[in-house]
Parts: sequence; structure tokens; C-alpha cells
Amino acid sequence: MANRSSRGSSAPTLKDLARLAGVSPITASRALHRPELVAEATRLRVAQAAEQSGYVPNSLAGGLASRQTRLVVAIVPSVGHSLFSDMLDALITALAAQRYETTLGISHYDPQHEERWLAVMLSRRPDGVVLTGTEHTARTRRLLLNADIPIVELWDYTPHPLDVAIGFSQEDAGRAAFRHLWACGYRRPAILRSDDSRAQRRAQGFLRAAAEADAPEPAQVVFPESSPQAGRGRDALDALLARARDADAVFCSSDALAQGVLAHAHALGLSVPRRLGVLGFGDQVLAADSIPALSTVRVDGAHIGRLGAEALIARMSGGAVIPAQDIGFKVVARASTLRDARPPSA
Amino acid sequence: MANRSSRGSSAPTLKDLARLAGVSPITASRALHRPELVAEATRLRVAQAAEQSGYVPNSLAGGLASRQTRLVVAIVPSVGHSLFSDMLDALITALAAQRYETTLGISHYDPQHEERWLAVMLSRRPDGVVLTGTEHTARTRRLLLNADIPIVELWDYTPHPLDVAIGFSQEDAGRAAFRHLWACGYRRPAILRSDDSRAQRRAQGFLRAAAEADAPEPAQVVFPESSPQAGRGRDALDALLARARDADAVFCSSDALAQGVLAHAHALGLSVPRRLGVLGFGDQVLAADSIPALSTVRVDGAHIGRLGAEALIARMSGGAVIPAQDIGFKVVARASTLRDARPPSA
DNA sequence: CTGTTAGCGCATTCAT
DNA sequence: ATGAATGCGCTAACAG
Repeated sequence: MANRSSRGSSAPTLKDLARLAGVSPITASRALHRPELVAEATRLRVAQAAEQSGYVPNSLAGGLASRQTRLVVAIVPSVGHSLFSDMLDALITALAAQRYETTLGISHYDPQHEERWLAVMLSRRPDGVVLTGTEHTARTRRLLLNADIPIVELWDYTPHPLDVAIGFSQEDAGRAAFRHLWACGYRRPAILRSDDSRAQRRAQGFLRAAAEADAPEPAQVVFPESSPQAGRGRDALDALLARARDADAVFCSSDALAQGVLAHAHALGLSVPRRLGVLGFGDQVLAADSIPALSTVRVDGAHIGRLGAEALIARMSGGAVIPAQDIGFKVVARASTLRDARPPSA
Repeated sequence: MANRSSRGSSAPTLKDLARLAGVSPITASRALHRPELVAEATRLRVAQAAEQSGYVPNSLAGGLASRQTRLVVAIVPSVGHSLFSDMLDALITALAAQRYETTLGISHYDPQHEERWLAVMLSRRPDGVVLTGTEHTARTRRLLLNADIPIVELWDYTPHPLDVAIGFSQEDAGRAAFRHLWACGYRRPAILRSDDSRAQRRAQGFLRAAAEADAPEPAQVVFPESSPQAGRGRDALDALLARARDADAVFCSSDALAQGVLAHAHALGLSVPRRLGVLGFGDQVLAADSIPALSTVRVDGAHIGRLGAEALIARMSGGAVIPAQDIGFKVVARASTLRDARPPSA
């Protein structure tokens, strides 16, 4: 059933296919992409010809002619964090279901990198763009505006999105984190976080909530963004205890970090959650409720990915071209889903 | 400094740019992409014109004309596992350094999905393809052969790669895992793994090594592939203990799983590594040496990604077109890097 | 160092 | 339901 495809040398084109099927190129094209416009018989003949010749469409030519690429550009800070990888999986899969493909850029939490990715990627004439957060360089904004394509900004809530924004308030999440720990009876909660901007904003919310509760200012350990968060658990916890011996709970900037902290707390003989409350952030720790001692600020990365794909597809497929305001932006804050609180005896 | 770009309506093309700079289109093209062929003065004029007009190249047209897209297709089983996400990050970053962009497909460990992704992605005329593993459908192979582009298969060692393969022997890794546990004095090591094919092959090696050591056949708990491996720790360990109460060590198919097992072991009051040896797989657990009780079969996903990019770039940039045999395939097995072994007293 | 000619492979528009 | 003509925006191959 296999074959050498073309008798000559290069890959068969639509023209070859048409000749083989005994129709004109445009009919062959329609048979492939808009079968409803073509007689069933010819559709079949073209399909057979395609199969037999091993025809592979050239979407460069197609895109050039139709000004539609079915390509989406996504730029994320990292693929190593479960939040983003969950999101990416959902995003890519949901887009693929509508025959969109995704080209990926990794910004490493740097708006300059984002700009560089975007600048080169726009030349592929994507039908849509997915960005993370709302911090972009001026040139990024300009490029995007000139490109005039749908844009979705994920993870952050903002009243002034470039186009559509889907996310939640990091500040509120941080606030909720503090209040949870406070309500559980912890009086010296601290923050363990990486230095990315979203974690920073959560920390701000946390501090503010502490101030509002007339609590002493929470200690904060900040470490550079890097892949193995779990590995940071030991260092971060040690650093905290060295600085604030009386800390009785920690708000971690990721679930992986929380796991690492948990392991190290065990090693140190600190009982969790009695001596130390550990609060994660994300959707991993509680995914299977397997670690009852931990609680987490739950954020569903996959959900954000799905919503993002949905919004982008809606914008891209035009139909009724919905202005940004019509779609608005959904605040997907599951930060209130705090669980497994246990009154400590500290 | 910003501007509305085009005075008319649609985005400026190379022709517009050329007119603005007072040169022919082809000269403008060269000024942009092959500056060494052009007088510095004209290069500058073109650059200014580009800046001023907000020109964005159209790589669809460019690719169509030049038969070069600087696009690479990568298909991975998952982006949620640290091994793959580390690899992806390294791969994408290394390719980007040579101005290649990456389109991502997610196979969810299914060769059929891989085939579907490939079939559509090939129509973008990528310059190269990165696949995971060596199990592909017949049509996948056919498509790839007809496409006639460089291919890199990652993670598995095989004497018969489609083109270039970079990986290691999963079997050997499994063997090494068993031997490590055995050498540490564990006499009833078991396997906790997901049901993907590479983990399965590692298990085979593990079992074989056990047979060679005249050990009883290790118990095996297999669970379906799914995102939150860490969450599986509890269920998997419980299942194991229910079935094989005397198991004294576990070989986990991922580091995340190992972490989950560790946490649950703590919860059950099983001391690690005394009562239970826990062996991970990957590059996370020991990344910061933060959890001394665990050991791991170390595999460096990022390294595989870098090597993969390197190999692919070598093949793509042609120059001397190196046949597969010349490049060969590198066996990157760091499975022997077993550490933190502690003689248990079981 | 620069320009001319031609065509990459396909889909749009308008016919029929 | 099918076809003919035209052009999408760019670069290769040659010329000068």
C-alpha cells in the first residue's frame, strides 16, 4: 500500500493531485477542504488520488493565499511549573480540537524575551496570540496592535486587557492565603516564594492582609526563579527559620515548593501542621488529597488553558466579531477553595 | 516614536519597504536577511524604512519561495512530567538560539495521536521533526520518509533509528535500579509505575535483574498515566502494601511519584530509608540534594533536549549532509548515577 | 553590489 | 457543481 509517492522527484502538489483525479486544481482543493461544495463522486476520486500519491498539502501556500494560518502563538514563562504545563496541555489540546496548532515561546519570566519571541513569531502570521500576564514591553504592545489579531492574556486579571484577559487577582489570592492561615490560628505566617512578578503580587496581598489583621509583618524568603522548586524546599525553610525562628506557617509560591518544604520539615522533626502550617499554591498538592497535612490555594491551570483556548477560538473564528468588551474577561479565582485547615496548637 | 504603520490599510510588504528605501525588493530582502551582500549604507536605509513602517516579514511567502521554514515540529507524550518539560525547555531554547521555532504536539502516550499530529503538522513544511521514543505507526513512518526531513527520536536508544536517535536503554536503567536497591540490602524491592511504554521497559529490566539475582519476583503496581504523579503516591503505596506487605523498597517511575510516596510513608509512620527504600526516576528529587532519604535514577531531561537540538540543527543546516550513521546516536544513560544509598536494617 | 524575471503552491473571485 | 484567471509576498537564479 505504500509507495514512492511522486514518480518524478519532488512532492506532489495540488496540481498533480488534480491531474491524477481528472479534475481542476481548484476542485481538488475544494474536495479536500470544503467537501460539501463538491459531488461525492469527485470527492472520492480526489481522496483516492491523495492517498495514492501521498499528497501532503502545503499550508504555507494555503496560508499565503487565504490569509489564514490556523497557527496560534503562545508565550509562557516556563514549561517546568505545573501550573503552566497543565495550562499548556489544556490549551494545545483544546486548540487542536479546532484544528489550530500552537507554536511555543518561553519567556523565562522576562518581558524582553517575550518581545523577542513575538517579533519573530508574528512573521508566521498567526491567527491568534496567547500571552502570560499583563506586563509587556511597549514594543510588544505596538507589534500586537499592528498585527491586529486576537490576543488572550492569561493568569492575571486586569481591567485593561490588550484584547481578552482571563485570570484572577494575584493580590486577592495572597490575601486569601493570609486569612486562611490566620483563621487556622497561625500567628506568625511567613512567605516562601520565587521572585516572579505574580508571586510578588500575591505576597503584596498577603502582607496587606496581615496589616489589616494587625499582625506583625510576615517574614519573606525570596529566591530566584528556577526549575526544581521542590529542591528549594530545604534552603528556603532553613533560611526562614534562621531569620524568623518563631514563624509558624509558610505560604509557598508553588505546590512543588510546598512538597519540598514538607519533606524538609519532616527531616527537621517539625510536625506539620501542628508546629508548622504549610500552604501551597496550585493544583498539585491536593490533586489526590494525598497529603492531608498540606493545604493549598487552588488554581486550576488546565481550566485557565481551556478557557483561554475557548476565548481565542471565539475571537478567531470571527462569525459575529465580538469586541473585547462583549466577551469581557472572566475572573477565575478559585483562591477561596482553601481546605484541610486544622487549628494548630502553636 | 510609534505610528500607524501603513497609511493605506493592510500591512506593508517588502515592496512597500523597498519603495520607501528607494531600492528594489530583492535588495530590501537581502538587506534584511543577508546584510553581508549589501552596502552598509543601503542596509541602514532599509533598516530605517522597516522601523518606520513597522514592517513585519511574511515568512509564509518566504518559506514558500525558499523552501525553508525554520520551523521544527516536536511531539511529546506530555508536558506535565518534569522529564519532558525540562527537555522541552532546553530543546526550544536551543533551537531558538539558531532561529528555529517549535510547534508542539502532545501525543498523550499514544502513537495514533502522534500520527495525527504529524499528518497535519507536516503541511507546514517543517525543517525538522523531534519525536519521543521509537514506537511509531506505519503511517507515521511513511509520512516521515516521504517528507524527507531530518528526524530526531529522543529518550530511547535504538539501533535502527528513523534518522538520529538520542536516548538510553530503559531496560538497562531498570536493571541498574534493581541492582542499586539490592546492593543497599533491600531484599523485596517492588515497582510503582505508570503504564507508559518506557516505564514498562524499565520494569522489564528490573524484573530481569531480579531474576538474575535469584530474588523473588518483585511486586508491581501499575496505574494509568495521568498528570499529578505526586498525587498517586498514596494510592500506589497503599496498593503495594496491601498486596505485598513485606515489600521493603520501591522503584518509582518518576520523581514526583517518589515524593508522593515519601510523604505518604511519613504519614504511615514508615521510616525512609530504614523500613522503606524509595528510588525515584528523573532529575528532580536530587536536584538540590534536598531529600537525602531518597535516591533516584538520574536522567537529565534538559541534557537530552540540548543534544536533540544540537543533532537536529546539524542535520538541518545541511552543509555536509551527514548520513545518519556519521552522526550515529549517542547513548546518554546516566542511569548509573545512583546515589545516597543507605544500608537499611530491614 | 544591485536589479530583472520567474515561480513557489494554493485559494479567491468571478464565471459557467 | 466545476473551471479560468489572478495574485498572495517573497526569494532563487541569473544577469549586469
